[in-house]
Amino acid sequence: MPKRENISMSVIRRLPRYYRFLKHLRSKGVVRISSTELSAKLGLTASQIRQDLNCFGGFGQQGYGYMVDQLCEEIAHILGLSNGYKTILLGAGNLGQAIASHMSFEDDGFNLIGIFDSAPQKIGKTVNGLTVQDIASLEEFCQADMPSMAVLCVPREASAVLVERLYNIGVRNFWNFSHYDIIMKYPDALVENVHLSDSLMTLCYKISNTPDAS
Amino acid sequence: MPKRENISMSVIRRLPRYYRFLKHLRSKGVVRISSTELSAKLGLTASQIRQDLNCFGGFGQQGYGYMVDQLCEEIAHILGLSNGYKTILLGAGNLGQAIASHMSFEDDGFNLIGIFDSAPQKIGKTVNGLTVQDIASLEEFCQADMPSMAVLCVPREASAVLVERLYNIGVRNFWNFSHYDIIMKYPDALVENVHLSDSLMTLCYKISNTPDAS
DNA sequence: TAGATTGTTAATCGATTAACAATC
DNA sequence: TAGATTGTTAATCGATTAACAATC
Repeated sequence: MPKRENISMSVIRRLPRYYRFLKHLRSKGVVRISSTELSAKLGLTASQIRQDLNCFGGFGQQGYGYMVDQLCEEIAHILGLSNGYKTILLGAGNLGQAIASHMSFEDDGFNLIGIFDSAPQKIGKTVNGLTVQDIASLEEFCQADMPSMAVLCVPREASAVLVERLYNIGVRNFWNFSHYDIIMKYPDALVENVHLSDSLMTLCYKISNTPDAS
Repeated sequence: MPKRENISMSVIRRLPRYYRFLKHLRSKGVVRISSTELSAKLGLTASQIRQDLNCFGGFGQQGYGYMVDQLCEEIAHILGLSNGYKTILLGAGNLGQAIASHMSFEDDGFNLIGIFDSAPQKIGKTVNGLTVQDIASLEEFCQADMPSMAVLCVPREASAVLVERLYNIGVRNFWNFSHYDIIMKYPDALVENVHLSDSLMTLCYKISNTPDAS
């Protein structure tokens, strides 16, 4: 790979947004777009978009702009969206089921191969084409078909135990919906946290601290 | 309220994390904590924590630290968590149901009073104690019991239409799980976006671009 | 070629960290 | 009082924006 060193997370977190919007443009048949047009549609500065893209290479053409389809593919490649990392999901509750179906639609670089739960009434149930397995068979399953990522849709306490088991098996990558702090325990893990209640509290702050809000 | 002007979102987004951790400490019976201890447990600098808190007032005591319970209450107050904003949820699919049950547990400043969907097989179903209503009765419901926040758990296209209806009714605050860009259309709305696929793609990047990752 | 728009460097802005005086 | 830790100012660091030369 060419440049790509010390890219900041601020930049990385904008890439999926670019990608989604470019896919949208492509689906509408748009072939070409300039950084200025993009910036207007996304509410960013043209400068920032060019700066961001140039962390990874010169994908545009002076005097012309960017080819929508090409840029789309470039970003997909940067993000690694065709890697299809084997993934298991822990916790087949409401949220787990929602995430499982979400991961089946989207082409986000992961391939869900197993769902686990500890509740007898959940085990055996089919969720998006996968049979929910007993968490007791986690190690056995992973020996046969080693997943590289685990989605945590279980409560905090369950996460602590599960992450330890998963770490021992060799799983290092986590999409974490629980409030368990994986990084503090395993600094070498790669974790993406989704704290829905944090997001909700942030919204609460915005509403509570905006003059005209009801 | 005392200071509180131009507080950056960087600061605000850390508050829920502080709050969660302080609640956790309190539940374990911890009475007092210093910024240094907190920083170690959260993986931040003590300086940043003190700086953050002092945006809102001096909640600590020199030579002593912070009272866990008091600080907890202060942050809850800053976030407005006791406001119980009346909330409706649009879209009773997997995700909508997960979020509905999530909002019932947590005391995050909102009070879910209605769930709506357009699919006949969903209407009439009970989700977390609320009966799923026909989206056709949205305006009628809101006239009687005006909600201040709406949770969007519907696809992008449905969101475009729904947000317009909600905006016309007077709803200005949105917790948005769809990919519809509310702010671009209604700049005066207060929106908190949760883009699960963006989060997943970010994780994909981290895994794909870390030397030893599998 | 002339016009447009990129790629890239320099300037600005904001956020984080360090330092220390205030004070419990 | 002495020790500890805050509140707050100053220094540093990083991210965003502006500007413009390169070039299609």
